[in-house]
Amino acid sequence: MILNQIIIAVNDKLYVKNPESSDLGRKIIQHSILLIDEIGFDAFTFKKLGERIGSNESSLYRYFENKHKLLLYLSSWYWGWMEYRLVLETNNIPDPKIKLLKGIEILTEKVKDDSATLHINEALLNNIIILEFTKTILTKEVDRENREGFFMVYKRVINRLVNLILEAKPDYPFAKSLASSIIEGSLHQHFLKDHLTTITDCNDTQSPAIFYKNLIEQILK
Amino acid sequence: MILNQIIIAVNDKLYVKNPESSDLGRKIIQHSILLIDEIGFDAFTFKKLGERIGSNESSLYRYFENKHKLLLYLSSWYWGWMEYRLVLETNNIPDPKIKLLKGIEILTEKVKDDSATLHINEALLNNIIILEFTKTILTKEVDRENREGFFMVYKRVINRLVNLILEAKPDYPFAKSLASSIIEGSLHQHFLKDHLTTITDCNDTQSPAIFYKNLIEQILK
DNA sequence: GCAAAGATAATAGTAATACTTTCAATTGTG
DNA sequence: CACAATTGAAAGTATTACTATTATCTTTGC
Repeated sequence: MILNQIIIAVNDKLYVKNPESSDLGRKIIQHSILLIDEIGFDAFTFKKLGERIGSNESSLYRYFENKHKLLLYLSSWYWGWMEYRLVLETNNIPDPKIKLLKGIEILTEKVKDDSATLHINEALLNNIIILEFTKTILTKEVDRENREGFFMVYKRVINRLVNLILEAKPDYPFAKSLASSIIEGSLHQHFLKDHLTTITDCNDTQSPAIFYKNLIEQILK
Repeated sequence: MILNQIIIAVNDKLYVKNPESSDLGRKIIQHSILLIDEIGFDAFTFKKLGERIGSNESSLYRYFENKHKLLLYLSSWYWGWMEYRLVLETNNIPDPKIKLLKGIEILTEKVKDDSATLHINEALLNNIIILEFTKTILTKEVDRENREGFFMVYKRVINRLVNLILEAKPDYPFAKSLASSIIEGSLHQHFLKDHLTTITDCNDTQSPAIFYKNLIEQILK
């Protein structure tokens, strides 16, 4: 066992009051994941979440300005957690090729719940990220929000993958595009395997991780 | 010159009344592209569009049930037009490798306005597709809408690319995932090069098409 | 040339959303 | 125990995404 309690730091501009600082805050995080996974982010409202946790709509606004910021918070937490796992599990691998393949596996494989975080169900959070994360970037406000640092953790994860690629193949000229393609693309392949099965080779036995590891092997040749 | 007027057929479940059948309908298409590009799809409403074209909100509802269906219509039109160009420009190439590279170029290169369609500005429509298309798929309604055939043209384009890949490399085991990755990924790279420049190698001189053509060359080896 | 049909416009109305505000009740802390 | 901070309840607002009704305008068929 590594740690029995993880704390992931999130950009403090994303919340009004830190949800990790109180019971109600942690309840908001825990049940927002359950509720968004259940009904989708579009149908999700603070009113419904309030009813679910026996709390008032106006109290939730004391933690998050709006539901968009809450989603950005959950996303930042998710990528922070992925970064933590990526660093931890690739740290002591000396061979750059094996290290890169391990990194790809962590970043593209289906996520399982992590018992070290009591109020966060990572498997459900992963479902939310697959369906909603790309939408948080594809907005007219992306430049302003990027300047405020809302996507910093995500970009840091991608740049860690860039470094793994360059360690394994220093002369590869498209490391950034490849890294961002793999990370965004794997979310997309996970979605396709559940909903648009005719345009993917991925399924229950053949995961996106296998496709991307094969792709990397071709490129390393 | 190939044709001086193109008509792209779109699934008739996407509209209440065919917008190609009247002046007002064509105006809706033309100005919805301009307005969505300008203010984004979220801020776009039928009321604003009505004001812009000097028409009443309620009249627009006679053509499209809601703005989501209008976006699906524009998307279907776009992919229909891409398919038309793909088929036309790869048709007479005998060498499968050159044919595949040409196909990739058409599907991933920046789009220019096509003078054969008077009321549709393809360059602006391409901007809308980059920002909004993935969101039309990433919904809780995707299975029902897929069953209704709303994504048929898109899936057909991907399967045409699958065939080009398999003609060039018949034993490649991930043709579908690669094709869907390239098409979705190139939209994503176009977005990154304009907004999150630190996680892409693409820019004004190095287009996504160059990255993807290089990737395919690696895979064909 | 006119009547009927069809298309479009004007106006009003509704339910839901995404908040904000105010004030009261409860809880925690020095 | 008092004071501050937190939470809850209720009401209010502007906007959105429509629907419904009725009026007007434009075709087209005869």
